[in-house]
Amino acid sequence: MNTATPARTASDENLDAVFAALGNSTRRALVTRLGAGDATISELAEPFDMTLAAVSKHLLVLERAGLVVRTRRGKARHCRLDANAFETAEKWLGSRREMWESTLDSFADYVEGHHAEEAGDASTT
Amino acid sequence: MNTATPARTASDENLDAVFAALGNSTRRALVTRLGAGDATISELAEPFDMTLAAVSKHLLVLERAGLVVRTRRGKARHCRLDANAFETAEKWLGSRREMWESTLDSFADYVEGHHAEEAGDASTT
DNA sequence: GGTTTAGTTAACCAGAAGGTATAGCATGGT
DNA sequence: ACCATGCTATACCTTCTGGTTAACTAAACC
Repeated sequence: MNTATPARTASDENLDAVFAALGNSTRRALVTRLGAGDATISELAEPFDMTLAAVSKHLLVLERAGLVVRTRRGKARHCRLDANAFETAEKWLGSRREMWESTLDSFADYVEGHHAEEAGDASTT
Repeated sequence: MNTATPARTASDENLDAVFAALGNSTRRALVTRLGAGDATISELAEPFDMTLAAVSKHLLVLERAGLVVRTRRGKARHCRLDANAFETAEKWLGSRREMWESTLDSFADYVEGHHAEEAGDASTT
């Protein structure tokens, strides 16, 4: 009966990457740091108690999630934040919240007993 | 000199849990489903091509992240979304974006040399 | 040309994540 | 009392993560 499994879309995979990337405090710290301005890998690695290679891998994860762009600049490598991926995540969260709130609203309407003439009762959305 | 590693706070751990929980499309689908209204584990598991135990574990992850509340209701178990954890995530994203945009603005100010009274500039499309 | 600097790549490791199957434990229905 | 229902727990397997070290590449500098 259930060979369903809602079909992973491309945007699903992107959300996977974005949220998973942010699900690590080292990477969030890197993002925070980059929010204050671009930096090289060494600069980014400096405050952390781990090897440069480890930080480099974290940056790779962020890059694959579309959160960070790395560009070559001489022998150094320049890292910059990319806002698009953040928007993807924020949009997802926002739309869930909207959905959730509208459900709560329609429930409140139902409980209170008046007819919610705007938009019907949305319970089948 | 870097025994630093910015000190993981409690809210760090919570963000870890929240973002990591959302970094999985099955769990996001569960969240989406719950956004439309409360449900039991079986109801939630039905559209997925995996065992009930697997879905139960996913719900445990969501619960530990504070995204979902499970309460016993007879022999069934009632699942409901909890908005607080979402707010945590949204706030984090929002504050990063603010920080980032203000950095961009000051950079733009620096580059343009005049005070950018419109703030238009469209680079953040 | 040789060496330092900046970073990546590869091999490896321990532990966590995501799944399975199966057994167990309440609760509800008859 | 019994059995079905609706989960949870345990054991197990495989793959992914997060980290290490060590070797490598590429640009900069003397």
